[in-house]
Amino acid sequence: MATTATVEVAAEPKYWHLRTVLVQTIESEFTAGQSLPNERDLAARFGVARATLRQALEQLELEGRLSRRRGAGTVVAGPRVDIALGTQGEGWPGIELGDRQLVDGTTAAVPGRLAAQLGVRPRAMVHRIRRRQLSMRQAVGIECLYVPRAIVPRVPELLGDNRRAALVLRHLRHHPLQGLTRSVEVGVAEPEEARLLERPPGTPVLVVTTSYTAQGRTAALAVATYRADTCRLAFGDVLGDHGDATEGRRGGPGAPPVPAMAMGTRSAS
Amino acid sequence: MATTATVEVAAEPKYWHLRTVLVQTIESEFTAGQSLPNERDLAARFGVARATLRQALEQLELEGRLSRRRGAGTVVAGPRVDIALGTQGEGWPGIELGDRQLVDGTTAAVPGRLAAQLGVRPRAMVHRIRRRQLSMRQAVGIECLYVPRAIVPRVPELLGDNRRAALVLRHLRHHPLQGLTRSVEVGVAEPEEARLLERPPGTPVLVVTTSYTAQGRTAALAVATYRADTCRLAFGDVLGDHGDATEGRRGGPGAPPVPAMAMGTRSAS
DNA sequence: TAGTGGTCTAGACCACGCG
DNA sequence: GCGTGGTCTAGACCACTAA
Repeated sequence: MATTATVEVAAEPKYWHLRTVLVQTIESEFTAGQSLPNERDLAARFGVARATLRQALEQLELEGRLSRRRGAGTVVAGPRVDIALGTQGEGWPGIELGDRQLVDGTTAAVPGRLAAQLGVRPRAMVHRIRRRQLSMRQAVGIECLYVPRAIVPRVPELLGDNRRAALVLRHLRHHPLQGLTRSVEVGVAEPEEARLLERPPGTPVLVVTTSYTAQGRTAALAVATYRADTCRLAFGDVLGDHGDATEGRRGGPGAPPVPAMAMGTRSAS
Repeated sequence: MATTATVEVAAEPKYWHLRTVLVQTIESEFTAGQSLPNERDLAARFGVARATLRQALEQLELEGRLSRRRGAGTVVAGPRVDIALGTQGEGWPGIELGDRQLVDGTTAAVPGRLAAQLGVRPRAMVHRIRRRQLSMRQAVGIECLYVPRAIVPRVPELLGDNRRAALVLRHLRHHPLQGLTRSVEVGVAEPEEARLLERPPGTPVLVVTTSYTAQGRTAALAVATYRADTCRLAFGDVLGDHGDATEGRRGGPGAPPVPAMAMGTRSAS
């Protein structure tokens, strides 16, 4: 009743318009790390239902512009974390690399869905090593390496996760790596993953599947899931037709060079 | 009051449980292309509000298991479309490749946000060539190539999109490609993109940014957005330490690995 | 025109974090 | 304990597709 006068070409959904306004506001009046007002206040301020406001916030979060935490609040996010994906297997042979941290190492039946990709029978035994990718004390990804027992036969049952993982990787190193195939797609985090990533179940993630080939067969399969809101996958220099290897960039394993921009994208100054 | 003696660790949200049930149902009783009951019926059947059901459906769609269209209905999706990303620039020098279709070719001021990445001044002029990636008559991605006029000076103003694009690409071919840098992240489709992809605004997309280097400077920048629900990015064989080059791309790339499964994804049978 | 998914509302309660 | 975001409900209307 209030507004019968305006014609409202509308066409654009309310949540999208809201998103646009919020983007402008964030970029002009906020800096990374700053807190936004709470959802109820924001909804009231813009004259929309909370659900509609949340639809806009969800998109901003998926874009990596906001970070929301239950109980805490909504803060403006910094630039995305670069996850360096190279051609050497991200140091798989060699756990504790850079900001990565071992989660566990087990041996169990292959998770059905991966049997074909690993080139093993449906219920074959495989070693599984999981590690966590950290950034600013925050888990941003879970990396999971599967190795068929046909490749690395067995490791003592009683060893701790750390020793088991190290052992499997050491054995794996004896297989000369021929090459790898890789795919990237979007998925949703299952409850356990979500817990490790400190996000609600169903959180969108980037799923990177890498298949390592040695001696003509699949020696290992890595399935890594990264928080879609906070991560960007960065691929190293790839050569063109016949260029010379300039190499260089993004080589350092410990701390990926993060190309200068540091805090360029957002942040006032 | 310890009234609950049971472990009760989970407290899984309803939408997630719903998702799980739906996944099982879909995998056991449906095949690609089949229609699901409408949302109101499904919600009633599972005894939840429609909004809750929709939350589950949204996730299934993001995973690529369902495909929803306004006015039509919800159908079980076939396997994801493999988007082959190689080291040759996806045939950029050479438009109409595979299932790709030219959208338009223009010359205008650089979109601000890309100036730095292109290595040009804020309002410098750049050529822009857009093409559409199709699959089963359906647009699944929009690929956009930016070329600074410092690299390809000018093309006649009056030419049609097709001629302009061809001209820019032919000029570009004279610059020997040294290498490329690439990143992948998640974003949301802006209204125009969304329209081209036949999706509502804000649809999640995979954003692939590729920077082409020639003679020590950025010769071109490609920004491609693919529907996150229907696409998987497939990277060609990448060599490890010292493997032999099996290569093979260019051969029969029209149909990447696509493991035999699923007859015609959709369309009656 | 009938039926579908897409948007939006105005509530309610819950689970978590922090002081 | 209080404030936050997360979940859920039961409606309503709109925009689109297809018969």
